Amino acid sequence: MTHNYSVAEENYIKAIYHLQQTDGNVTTNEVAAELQTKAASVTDMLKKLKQKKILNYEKYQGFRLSNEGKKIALIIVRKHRLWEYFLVEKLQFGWDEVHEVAEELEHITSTKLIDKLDAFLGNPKFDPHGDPIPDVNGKIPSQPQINLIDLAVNKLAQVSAVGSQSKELLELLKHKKIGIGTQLEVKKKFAFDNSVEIKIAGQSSFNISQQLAQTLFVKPV
Amino acid sequence: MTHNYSVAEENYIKAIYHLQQTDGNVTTNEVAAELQTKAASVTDMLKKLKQKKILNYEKYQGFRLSNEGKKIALIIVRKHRLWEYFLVEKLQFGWDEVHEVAEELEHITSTKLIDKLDAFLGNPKFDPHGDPIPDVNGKIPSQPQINLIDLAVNKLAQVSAVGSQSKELLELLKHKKIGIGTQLEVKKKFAFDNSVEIKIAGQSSFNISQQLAQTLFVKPV
DNA sequence: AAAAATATTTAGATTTGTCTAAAATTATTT
DNA sequence: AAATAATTTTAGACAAATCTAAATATTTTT
Repeated sequence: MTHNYSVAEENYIKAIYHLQQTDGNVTTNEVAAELQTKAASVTDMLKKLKQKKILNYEKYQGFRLSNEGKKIALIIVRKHRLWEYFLVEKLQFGWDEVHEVAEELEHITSTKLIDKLDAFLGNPKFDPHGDPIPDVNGKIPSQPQINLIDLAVNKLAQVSAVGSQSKELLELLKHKKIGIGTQLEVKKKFAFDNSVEIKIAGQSSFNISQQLAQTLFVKPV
Repeated sequence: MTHNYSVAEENYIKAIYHLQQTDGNVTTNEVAAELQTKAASVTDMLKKLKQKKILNYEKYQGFRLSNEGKKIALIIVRKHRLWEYFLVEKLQFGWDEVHEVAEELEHITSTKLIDKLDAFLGNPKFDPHGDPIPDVNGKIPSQPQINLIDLAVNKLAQVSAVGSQSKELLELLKHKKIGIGTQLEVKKKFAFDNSVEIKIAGQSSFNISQQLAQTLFVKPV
């Protein structure tokens, strides 16, 4: 057995991992918001994780995962994304409905299971949302992708990742018929509200908001 | 969501289901032994399950599952056996190493997941141990199998199920090269100790104990 | 640099599932 | 049918994970 943490602990580790990817230092309130719990509960768990050497944490100071913590986080992320891949590619789930199920499956402990699943799936490098899948050693394949808002005008590119898995975002993308792999180009950028006009082959151009453009990642093709 | 019971509750429901298959009424001590816990803990849980109308239970009297309880048990058994089938047929696990993993997977809640998994696997009727897999409605396919100890002499038959999944049994079966699907016939029965001599094609005959013969189920071929 | 606002931690409770030790009930012997 | 043994339940405690309300720190505003 690689490690032995409770589901609650694993959820905290994963949440902190994701938050520190963008933020640098993570705060109690951020974690509380992410896990839909109260700040007091977070403090309790932080103490426990600190004691287990998962965290570098000083009262009131903010915190980050230790190297050990990062290792554990990567194992959980690996499981989550492999299960998402399985659900979409083998069980025909829609890519926008796999997140909750994978949240449960990622806590199954067997290492043998996840490595055999990886092999069965053909060692995929990216999950259905375009996010990279860490390998057995926790190494993350690099992804030469840029933010849609930074894509040059008239350069054809392919959607490779989405910045969030919120219901709201996935609903919007479904409506606009944008998914991982969708090819598009930026036709115009509007300085007023930073919205961009995009064109998908076979459809007429339409505008998307700055918020949406910043949540989409693309790879030039 | 079909139901909403904790992992602990589900484990009790499943244990009671299996015990009442043979026993009729189930006792506190039996459940404690099955779940490797203490009788006092069982009593506590029985009260809770009674209150939730999962059990017909009167103090000191023994108990059985209500119809509702049986329904839930069948859902859990269905999940367990479908996952075992998946692990063996798709992920190439040995049939003697899937039990523990399936014990975890059976508690994943999504109904959609299990139904899609069922379809992906081709709606199998029996798991790798030869046990029947309940369908979506909880119906169990019937299995015209008999105990090896009751098999007539010189009748060719095929091993279709094992009566337990204990490590000890599986180790013995591996050593004797007996598995689900193995074809064999009984050559002689010894009244002294009720042992039986069996013959597997391509091997010389050997003796197996009454205990073992009673744990193996076969189908005439 | 105080005051006000915000963030974090502590203190004390609650729920779930477990335990030990003692009491109550049922079953088995003599 | 008493006495003894075994089983089951109760009573009280504990650990994990959460919560509310109050106290303490930090940050921001004036």
